[in-house]
Amino acid sequence: MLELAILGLLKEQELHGYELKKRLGEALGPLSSVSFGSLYPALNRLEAAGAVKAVEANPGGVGAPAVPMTGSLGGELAAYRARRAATRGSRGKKVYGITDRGQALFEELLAAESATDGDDKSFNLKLAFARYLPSDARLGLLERRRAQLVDRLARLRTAVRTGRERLDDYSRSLMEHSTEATERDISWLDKLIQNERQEEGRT
Amino acid sequence: MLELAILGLLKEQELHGYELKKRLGEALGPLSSVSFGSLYPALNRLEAAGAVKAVEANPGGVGAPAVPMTGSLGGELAAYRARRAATRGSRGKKVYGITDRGQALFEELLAAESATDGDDKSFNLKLAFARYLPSDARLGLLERRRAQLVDRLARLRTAVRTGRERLDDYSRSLMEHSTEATERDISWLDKLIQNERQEEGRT
DNA sequence: CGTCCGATATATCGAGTCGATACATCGAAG
DNA sequence: CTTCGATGTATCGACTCGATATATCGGACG
Repeated sequence: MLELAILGLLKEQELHGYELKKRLGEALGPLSSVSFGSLYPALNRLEAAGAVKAVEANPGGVGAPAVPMTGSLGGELAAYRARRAATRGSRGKKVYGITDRGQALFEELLAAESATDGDDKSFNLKLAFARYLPSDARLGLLERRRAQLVDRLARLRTAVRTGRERLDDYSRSLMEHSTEATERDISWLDKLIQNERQEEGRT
Repeated sequence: MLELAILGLLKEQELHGYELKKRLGEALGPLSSVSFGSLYPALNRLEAAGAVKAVEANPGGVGAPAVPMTGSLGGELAAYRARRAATRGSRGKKVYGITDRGQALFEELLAAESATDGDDKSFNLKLAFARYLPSDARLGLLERRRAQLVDRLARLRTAVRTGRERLDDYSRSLMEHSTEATERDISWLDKLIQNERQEEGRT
């Protein structure tokens, strides 16, 4: 679902890889950081699919600056530099923008009930872009999440009850803490769902 | 760190893959479930490293039962069945036990400060086996975790403060909820650390 | 002035995990 | 007797991760 995150950020602003990584760590919460080993391949996939494309970097001023370096470089290297210069700013930046296909893909990914839902990260990510969803789809997202947490809670309680003797103190404490955390998650979701219904009713 | 989980469970009881997966979902909390696509390769790695080995399945009674199926099968297939039968019970189960090398590997993995710490799953897993750690190592584990959460909390607060206007309602609510959850995690850890120090002082 | 260092920036690699899928056997329900 | 769901082992391709390589930029420091 990294594609969804990238497209969501590029919807708001053109960015290059490095900056994209920083935003992913901030805007989407420090929980979901991404490595370059995922990010760059993902950008290439999206570019190959025509969902994003490299835009002119370093657009204003400075025009065609500073190729000198050390006067002469080998022909090979110079040609390589020239090729890079076409879509890159002075610093070697590759700035990406979202295309119409990318917009469509974003909608699709956001609305889809992927197999990787149920994953905490996935839900948090989708919630961060929930403003792009129609109200009913948003409610569906919240309620699917709630159902997952209720299920998790049931399994946690079962595990605590079943293993009340076999579990050591550390595991038991962890389970109890997880149970409370899950209960709070559900309460929080209930609040969101309630808000959502009120908004809906008001329309 | 799946290896650690497997070895930890096999320490207590000999198990086969399918059962192992179920235990991982129960004993270690429903948060950390594992797929077969990870489990079986991991078992093969451990077996290749001599950390676990397949033990005699279906040990008592029934001796050499029920090969018939449908009277005759092709020589190829029969030979395959015979090979399997050596380390497998009637149902094709492959039961694994931990070796001395496995015990050593377990200690090593549990004590190591892996790069994949900081990951929530990793900590939960190690905590589940914390009873095998000496008291000081246990304290170190808890305090490293606490430091990570404090750091996460700081970044969460920064993100909320920085993006107070740019963040939409859903993201903001998620951040605030995450902040509270992290605060509770830290309080919980403080309780564990306090208990740990009391135990230590009592010895 | 140079030169060294840390932040910026892109990229690839191997290892590990995942969900999907295939295949086979067993027990029970119909 | 047959079908069906649970048990059970296994592999595949896609994806992510941490580590690492490479290069440029801006500023600190002598």
